[in-house]
Amino acid sequence: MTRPRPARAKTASERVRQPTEIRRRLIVEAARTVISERGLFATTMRDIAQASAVSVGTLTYHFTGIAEILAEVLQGEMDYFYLPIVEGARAAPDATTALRLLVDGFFADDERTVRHWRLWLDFWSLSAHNPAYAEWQSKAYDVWRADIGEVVARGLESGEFRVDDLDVLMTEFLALFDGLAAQAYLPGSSVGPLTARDHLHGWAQRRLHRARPRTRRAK
Amino acid sequence: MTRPRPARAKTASERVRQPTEIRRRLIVEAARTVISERGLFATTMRDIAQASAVSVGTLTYHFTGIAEILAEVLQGEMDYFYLPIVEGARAAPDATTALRLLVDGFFADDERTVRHWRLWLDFWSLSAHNPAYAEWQSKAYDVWRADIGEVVARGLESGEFRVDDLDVLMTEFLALFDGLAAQAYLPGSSVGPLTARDHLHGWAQRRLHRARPRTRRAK
Amino acid sequence: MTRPRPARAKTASERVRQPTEIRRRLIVEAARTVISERGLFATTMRDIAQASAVSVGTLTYHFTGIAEILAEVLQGEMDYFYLPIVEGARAAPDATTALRLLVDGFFADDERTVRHWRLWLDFWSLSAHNPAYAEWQSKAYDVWRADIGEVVARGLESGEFRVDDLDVLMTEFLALFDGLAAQAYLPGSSVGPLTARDHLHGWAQRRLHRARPRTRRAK
Amino acid sequence: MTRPRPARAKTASERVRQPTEIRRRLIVEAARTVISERGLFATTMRDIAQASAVSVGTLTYHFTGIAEILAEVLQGEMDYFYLPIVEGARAAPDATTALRLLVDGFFADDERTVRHWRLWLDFWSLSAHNPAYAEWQSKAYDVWRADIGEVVARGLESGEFRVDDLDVLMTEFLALFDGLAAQAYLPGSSVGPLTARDHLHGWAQRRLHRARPRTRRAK
DNA sequence: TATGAATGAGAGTTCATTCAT
DNA sequence: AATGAATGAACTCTCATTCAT
Repeated sequence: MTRPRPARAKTASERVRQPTEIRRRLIVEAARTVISERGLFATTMRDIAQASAVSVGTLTYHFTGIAEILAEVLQGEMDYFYLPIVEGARAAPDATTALRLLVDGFFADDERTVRHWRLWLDFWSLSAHNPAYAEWQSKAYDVWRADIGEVVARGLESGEFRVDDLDVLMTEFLALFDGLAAQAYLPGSSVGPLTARDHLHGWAQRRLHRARPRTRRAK
Repeated sequence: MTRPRPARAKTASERVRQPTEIRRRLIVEAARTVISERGLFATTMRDIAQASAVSVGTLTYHFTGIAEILAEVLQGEMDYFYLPIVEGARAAPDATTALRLLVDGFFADDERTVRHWRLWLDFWSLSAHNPAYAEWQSKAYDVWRADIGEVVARGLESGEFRVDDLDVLMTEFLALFDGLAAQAYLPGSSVGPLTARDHLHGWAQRRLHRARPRTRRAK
Repeated sequence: MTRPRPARAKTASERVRQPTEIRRRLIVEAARTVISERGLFATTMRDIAQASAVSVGTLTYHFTGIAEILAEVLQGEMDYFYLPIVEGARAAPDATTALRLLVDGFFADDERTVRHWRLWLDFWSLSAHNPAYAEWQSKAYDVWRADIGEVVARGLESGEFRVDDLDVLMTEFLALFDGLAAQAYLPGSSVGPLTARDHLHGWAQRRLHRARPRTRRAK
Repeated sequence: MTRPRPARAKTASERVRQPTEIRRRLIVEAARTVISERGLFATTMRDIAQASAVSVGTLTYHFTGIAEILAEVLQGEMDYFYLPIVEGARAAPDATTALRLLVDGFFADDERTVRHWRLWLDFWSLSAHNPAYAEWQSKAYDVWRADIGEVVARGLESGEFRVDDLDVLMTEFLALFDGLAAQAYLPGSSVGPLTARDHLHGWAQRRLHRARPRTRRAK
């Protein structure tokens, strides 16, 4: 009764023929939105087709199947969400700023960031039971660890940071990051993105920065 | 009323009859196993039936539907996995031991614990898009936070622990906990349960215990 | 969610063991009620069991299957609804009264009569596609025709009635009877049982009674 | 999104592709046939699929569900069976002919008419327990009553008919109509369509036509 | 006599995918 | 490039029936 009938009306602007690359990107974009809303496991081809304003057949014309769309969504998440933040950090004048940009970028409280984390949470669930995705995610984490490592190394070099045990610190940071994200972006949580951000800044202050405010004052 | 139904083909002589309560528990147990393996969203009634060694009809005889089985699995996770650990901690002679038991309990590297975390990860994904489960999970987190709080309070009272900002510390601990779990129990991870455990113990040493590491004091 | 769980509470009075005949009658009675409410094709064994306050197993202990329950319900309709009315008519002092009793009996506006006709309507539907029930119903109609015929014959003998073509009259009466019942007992109808009754009385006046009011007055 | 779906096994080269409107009509047509044979309550999606020579998936592709198919069957009964007869009557030169066409149309003894009445009988049963269908049927009866009324009015105007009490007459005619249909189209009946037709013509002669039977006047 | 655990076929419905147009 | 008709396997859930107790 609620399902739209096959022969649905479509505006002229929607009916435009697009080069494959454009159409693919439009579909992936729509898929990301609908997935983050409905959930990865509740999203169907029909949903994506409707959100993309194309037919289901068009989906399977441009993609080999639903798996490929998902892969593109994930890759797009790296290209259009993750990378810009990391590159912003890389362009920062110093490691302190770089780290701040990283934290603030991933813990923004706009819709795009909420979508990112919801998708990422679903992706954890997928990886937990699907080796192919687990491997992909493993690689993504290696990149993430390397990118963070780069910032820390820069801070050590410049003397902004000091670290006892780099490995311990990295693991702790990554864990804190994910754990806070889970708390901040799951619905009904008591901890919001801004609080999470503050926590991470506080943590960095205590664990990374050379001049530790408290110890100084204590002197 | 009128549609004829086929007669039973197979005699159920070798099939053991169980009282509802027993059968329900057996089914839930089997469901937990199959869910943790295949994933919550990929698990079907047929899967659960097969794992329980009963027919699909038996499933819907004892449960109102797949949703109730899932609910029981979740509740069972609280009753049979979560609670024993927390109660073990409660029975500990001191807060230091209690905290250690908590960490070691949740970061064991046996099959049961792996299952617990895989299920929990799926549950995050479910909650992210389903308000009813989000609320359930929210309550579970309140309980968890209260139980942790109890241990910390005990340590403060006994003088074992000292804390600057309790709220900050709690959020940090919870985040670290979840984040490490995600890292430790997702397949293909570089961080294992034992490493995660060490991290948490180290964290507690630095952030909770009165006697700060010697190296620092020595400065 | 709404379906009652197997282990439902039951009052002590309900748990009484009954001789087969008593139990069968109780079940058939309950079945008739639930069928007339829910409809023959929507009524399940569970429904009947619940209405009878016994288990489903008890149903199949006392009856060979759902078909037998239905057969008993139909037979019961003849024995406890149809027959009393017809016998009441037979005991009437004259044919005019007998006919009136027949009409008033079948077109009462109490709950029992509504149930009778709803059941009968379902039964038509069943007969239309099921030869076994068609035959049963065919026999029931023969009885009905004979019983009506008896009343008419009595009126002819006593001089109360006069008839041109008995066969035509009988068919017309039976058709009118069923057609009015369909109109009167189907929900949302404009014609109620009392109106139907009046129609039949009026029809009898015109078509059966010797002394026709109009013609007389016209004289 | 993640559950893999099997690939199509059979190439559909020999299967004719039809526009939705055509396919819908074909399915509804097939559904009507199978329903009238098997009965409304015994007809399944698989039955309809087989009768339509399409897959079950095709059914739910073109319709929202079995309820919509049923609704279309009913509507089609109005459009393709009821309306042509009524419009034929409307086009008749006089009311006498119009009435005759109505009676002969609804009491034909071809397969199509048998189907119509079997369906209608099932529909009574459905309406008796389902408010939505009861309302639909109620409206259908209003239309039917109005259409009959039109013919009678025409006869009164032209002087072909004369009527004492129009309301009584209408109810009687409708009841006779339905009652005779039940008798004529239920299997194993002693009254066939042709006899039913004669009855109605006789009834009209007695109750409607100006010129009353000679025999009576002769008295 | 009565129960209720267990069954399995079949119900309506969903869905990723195929393919002729 | 894009469509949408068509598929069939698999989904959850229903149900009359069997049978050990």
